[in-house]
Amino acid sequence: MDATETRPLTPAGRRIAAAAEELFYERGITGVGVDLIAEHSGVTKRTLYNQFGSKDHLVAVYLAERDRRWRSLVQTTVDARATPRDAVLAPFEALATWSETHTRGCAFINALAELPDPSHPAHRIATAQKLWLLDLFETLAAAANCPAPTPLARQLLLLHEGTLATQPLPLDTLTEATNLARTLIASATTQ
Amino acid sequence: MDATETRPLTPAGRRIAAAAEELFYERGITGVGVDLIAEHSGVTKRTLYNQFGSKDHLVAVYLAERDRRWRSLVQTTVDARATPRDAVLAPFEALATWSETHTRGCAFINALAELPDPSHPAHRIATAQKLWLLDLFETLAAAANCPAPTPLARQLLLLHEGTLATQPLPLDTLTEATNLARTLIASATTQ
DNA sequence: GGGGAAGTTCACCGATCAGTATACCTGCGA
DNA sequence: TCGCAGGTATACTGATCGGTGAACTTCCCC
Repeated sequence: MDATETRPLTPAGRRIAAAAEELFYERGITGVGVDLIAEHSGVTKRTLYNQFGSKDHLVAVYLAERDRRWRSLVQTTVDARATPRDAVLAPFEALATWSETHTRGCAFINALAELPDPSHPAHRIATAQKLWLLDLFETLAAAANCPAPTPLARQLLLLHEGTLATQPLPLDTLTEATNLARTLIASATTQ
Repeated sequence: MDATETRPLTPAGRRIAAAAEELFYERGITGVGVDLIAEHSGVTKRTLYNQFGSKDHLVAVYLAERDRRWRSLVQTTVDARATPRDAVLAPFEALATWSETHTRGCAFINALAELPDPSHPAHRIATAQKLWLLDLFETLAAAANCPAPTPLARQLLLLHEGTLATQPLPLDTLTEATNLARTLIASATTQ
């Protein structure tokens, strides 16, 4: 049913997925053909289709894998914080780490820009990713004794997505966002 | 020198530009071929190339025209505000109007996602558009007697871009962003 | 030693891509 | 009346697109 859970992948399948992840992110999904992915992973196009069936499925796998990695990084960062209040800010610290190696913005926003068809699996994955982060913010805020976690979570998500969207600009928006997030968290969790 | 100022356009040229604007925004730039644009504007492909020379140039015209319209709407909204402090919030009200008819996110962010080549004219136009808004926020903040207009402007830009980026989500992020923006403006322009 | 899964090789499909060539038509202003 | 700009019609290029068919090898496990 779910097109993204038919693993485990074969060795060739893993190389294909790795090449697809880099190429799709760096050059855009519609800008990268299956022939290029096959070539970059040292594999025949036939093997690619034996493993993934279609380009759309490969795109779904690319986004799902990226989602998995991002959530893992965030969760690790959250778990490393000493106090609940520090934990609310953790996703912004994770974003700092993430942005060092991912400078082409948010892969999910980019995917939605390229694939207008709402029935494409990319839409479901991208929406789920954002809502997961929103929910995490809310949970963390509640754990930090914030009396109104919902609006705070939405504000933090806005800052988070705004940071990613302004990445191409010659401004250090991440620092600005983190500072403002800290202030918002502090004033929303008065105790 | 500038590929976007060789107007005025002929009647056919205007129809082409109008069709390109709608199709590029709704279906993505790489997802729309020149044949489709020619067909939608009731024009021959030859005429399209006589008027615009290349698809890349047509893309640049599309973005430049969109930029022009957005700035015009924002400026009109700003001018209609009674007090300088209200004026700082005006771009968010303009965004509310704009979003009624443009539901596929920010055309400039989308264009950057689809066109990874930094030398493509789209990058210059998109960057200029964001920096223009940042500068406008700063100018408006200064006019509202904000002692530190630069950080406030960056915060407002973050909220603005975050709103656009979260547009596909089933949340009313615009209201949240506007409320927070109002609070930030109020507390940054104490007098 | 037999069988099946993984992968290769290579040729092929129809469609679409951006862009061009050539010849023709039409209306308007000098 | 001439010329020219704007536009049409149609056909074409070479490249690339996503995807398939069929036969072959290689290796591991029963």
